[in-house]
Amino acid sequence: VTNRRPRSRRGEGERLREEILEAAERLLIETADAEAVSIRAVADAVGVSPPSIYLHFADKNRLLFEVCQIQFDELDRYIREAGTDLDDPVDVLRLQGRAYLRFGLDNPEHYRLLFMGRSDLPPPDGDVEAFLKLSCFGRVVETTRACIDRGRFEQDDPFTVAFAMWTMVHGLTSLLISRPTLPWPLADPEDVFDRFFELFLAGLLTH
Amino acid sequence: VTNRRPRSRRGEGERLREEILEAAERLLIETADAEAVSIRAVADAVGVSPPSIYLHFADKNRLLFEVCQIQFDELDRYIREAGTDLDDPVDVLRLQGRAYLRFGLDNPEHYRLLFMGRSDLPPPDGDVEAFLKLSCFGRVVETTRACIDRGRFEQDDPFTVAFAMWTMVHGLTSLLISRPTLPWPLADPEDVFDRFFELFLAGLLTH
DNA sequence: TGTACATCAGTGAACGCGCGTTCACTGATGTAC
DNA sequence: TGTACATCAGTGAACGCGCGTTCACTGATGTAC
Repeated sequence: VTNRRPRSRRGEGERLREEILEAAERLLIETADAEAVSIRAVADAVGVSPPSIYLHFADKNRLLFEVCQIQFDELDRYIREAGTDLDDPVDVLRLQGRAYLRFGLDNPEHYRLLFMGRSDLPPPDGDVEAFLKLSCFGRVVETTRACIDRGRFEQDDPFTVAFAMWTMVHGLTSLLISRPTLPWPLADPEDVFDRFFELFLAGLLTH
Repeated sequence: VTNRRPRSRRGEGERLREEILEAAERLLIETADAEAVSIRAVADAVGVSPPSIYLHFADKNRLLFEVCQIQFDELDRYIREAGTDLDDPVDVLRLQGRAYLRFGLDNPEHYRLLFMGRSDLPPPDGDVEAFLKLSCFGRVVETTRACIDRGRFEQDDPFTVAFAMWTMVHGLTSLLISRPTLPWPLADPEDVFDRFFELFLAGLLTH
């Protein structure tokens, strides 16, 4: 039991809710271990008793779910701000991919929670879909569509191409998180991404 | 406590070791949950008391590590048997990729343990590297080298190309395991792989 | 202005659970003499 | 052939731990009269 948190004033009970969410995120970052984010650990980090959590969240899953929502927003921010000043949509796509990778490496445990955990834990499948369709993944699809519309890509289905891109970047990100010491062909993860992205763009076959 | 296992005859103490490993693998498959593989659950599945595990394994990590070794062998078998009857190394590469994906979907929790878990749990990083270099990944590198040698690929570094391939297939496999209900562009995972593989071969840019 | 009271923002103690691991032991079985 | 004994293949009970969750409660604070 660390520092005791002073009780909120009347009418400000919702402040604890925010503090709980912040503490849960902080714990994920500091401990780098999703297992360490327990009701009791969060309560302790906030300076409050475990039952207090239940004043604001129905159960542990619900708490983790809301942490996920915040992290999806954060991921979206990374991608939204990538390549806004560039003209060529192919360059934008590259920077969006890099931004995705950077988000994962900056927040490995959050990334685990969002995309590598068991599907019966948060986030529920439906929400991953919704988030992907409506925000960050939607942006990648739009960038891909721009690549096609401007005649830079020889394909006709932006959704499938964007999905393939995502699969590749997710593979890279998740492997770097799970097995950081693999003998990667280049030392800097972003350089590895660039190299793979070039391969993906140019293809392998002789022309 | 389920069925009591009869005590081994003298000199046959090593049989329990095998039964423990088999039970641990079976538990991973049946429960589809690596968390469910506890010393006590394994002991119960074998029909033996928990301390008996320690007659054959130093601790829980050591047990899981040996399960990993067996699974790496199994993965290698999937890949070794893929495309042995085909001439074109590009086709072999495709079948090796499919085999990798099939292994993951056939054994999702084993796959999690091998490639998606925390790196301070088994398998230790060094072992993933060793296994990848010496067995299954080595085969993919060799196939890629054959593609280059026969003039099918325009690249010159089989290691990097194989790594990129692996990254893509791992991305697909791990996403299918973690988020099976995503709106994949095709219903059959192997069809998705084929589609992405074609994209990867042909590239995206206009020529 | 004073006071009874409802409400708000929590708390303390306990529930039952499963976990990894340790320790002293037991009882059957093969072997040496 | 008989028997003492070492060894083998385990067992039973317990350790301390952290977990999610529930329940009855408390004490400060604002408000109605």
